[in-house]
Amino acid sequence: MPSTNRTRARKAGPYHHGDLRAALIDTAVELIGERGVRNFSMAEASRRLGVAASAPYAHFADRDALLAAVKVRAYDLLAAELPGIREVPDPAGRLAALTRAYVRFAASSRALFEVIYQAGLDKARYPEVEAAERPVTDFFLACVLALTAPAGDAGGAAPASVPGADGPVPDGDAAEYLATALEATAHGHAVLLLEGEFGDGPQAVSAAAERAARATLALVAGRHLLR
Amino acid sequence: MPSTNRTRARKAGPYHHGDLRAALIDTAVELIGERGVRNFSMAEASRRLGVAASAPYAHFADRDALLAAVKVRAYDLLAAELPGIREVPDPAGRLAALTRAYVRFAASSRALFEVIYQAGLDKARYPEVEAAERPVTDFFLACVLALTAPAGDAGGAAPASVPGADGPVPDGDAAEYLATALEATAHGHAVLLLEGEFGDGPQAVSAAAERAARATLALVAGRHLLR
DNA sequence: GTCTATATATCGATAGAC
DNA sequence: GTCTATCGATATATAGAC
Repeated sequence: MPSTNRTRARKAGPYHHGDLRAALIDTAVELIGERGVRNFSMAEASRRLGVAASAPYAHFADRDALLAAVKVRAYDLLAAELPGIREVPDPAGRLAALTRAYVRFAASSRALFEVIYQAGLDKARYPEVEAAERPVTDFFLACVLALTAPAGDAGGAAPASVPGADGPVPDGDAAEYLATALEATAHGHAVLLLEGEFGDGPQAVSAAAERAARATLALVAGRHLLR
Repeated sequence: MPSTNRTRARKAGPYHHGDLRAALIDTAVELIGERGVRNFSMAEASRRLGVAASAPYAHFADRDALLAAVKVRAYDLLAAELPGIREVPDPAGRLAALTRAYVRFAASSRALFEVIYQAGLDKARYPEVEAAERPVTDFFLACVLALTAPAGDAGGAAPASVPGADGPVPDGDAAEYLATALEATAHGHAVLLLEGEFGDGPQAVSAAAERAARATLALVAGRHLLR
């Protein structure tokens, strides 16, 4: 049974892992999935990997630094869904697909989702996290803008509004209102799903994702009511 | 070295608080507001109240029991908003008002909001929490039902007529779809507000509450798109 | 890069005195 | 109802050996 003994059977010396840094991230995801971010500890991760409690500190300055690395992985995984979504022809459909992917991501990678929203990391301290987040938010905002400024002046600098209109820059505000509502709705569905309000199992995930997508379309359709 | 005698100068006996149980709940809310549920500890609450670390255990079996009491207070406070909302004439307006109140509650009682969603209490162990939650959910569901089944029995009080509601009744499904979308949207806006995505200060709270209310109306208007 | 050993904390919870 | 005293567990993080 060499499987229990990871890679050492020959030397009796100190244990050398191939890539402790990567292994720590994996194990962190595991542990967070089992007991939540709040109960995640460096000590337990070390135990599970069979290394000394001090070993992680050779790779991560502290607990938060490890969590930041996990968070980067989370955004990378979510961003991997974008290419497929990009191929949906209309902007509203892309937003619905993005919402669907977001809800499914929350379910399939619960630990990563939890790290994104509950790790409580200091933003200023981990710029790499923000960089990893950017592709997702950029894509999202592009979809919303494509909806709220659909005609020829998509790239237009100054949307010189008609004096009779109700606001100085109606398109920009409209985009922001819609974006906020969509973000809140997608996130809300994901949270409700994780709390079990849709039941359990893959069919609950599908139901939540589908309903979130529908709600997205409903908000897009009624976006004139937002402000 | 008994030099640090706190507030007792008259009696040399053991310190008696007027109502330690209530004081513990207050202090828990305070501490959670400052450092989050996850960092709340019985020990620190005792310290802040100037009582022995063991004193709380005369009133609460353990840490979770205290958190459960806090959670009950949270629902009670939220439920205190209901009478005012009840006076809004139309169901959609009531739902918008409820959403507004929910978002404002999250901001004004951040600690209580956090306990509701992040305490991780065992539901079966604290039935009093579920009892405290009921008035709010009942009112919410009644509003939704008044919308989706507006014909005959709109005026009648519909408290817990069909708690399960997963039956084959078509209107019941429509109500459930709408209820889920509304809940997700309200909660999503509250979370985004607490994360600072609306900025800071009372004007950020108002903006978030107003947008959430608008999104509610948009979803109500487009509820035929849900499923 | 990992180990051993350790300093330092903080916590939950209990027993028994008053 | 509160106190003193205490046990046992667990955590973060550092220093120095190999």
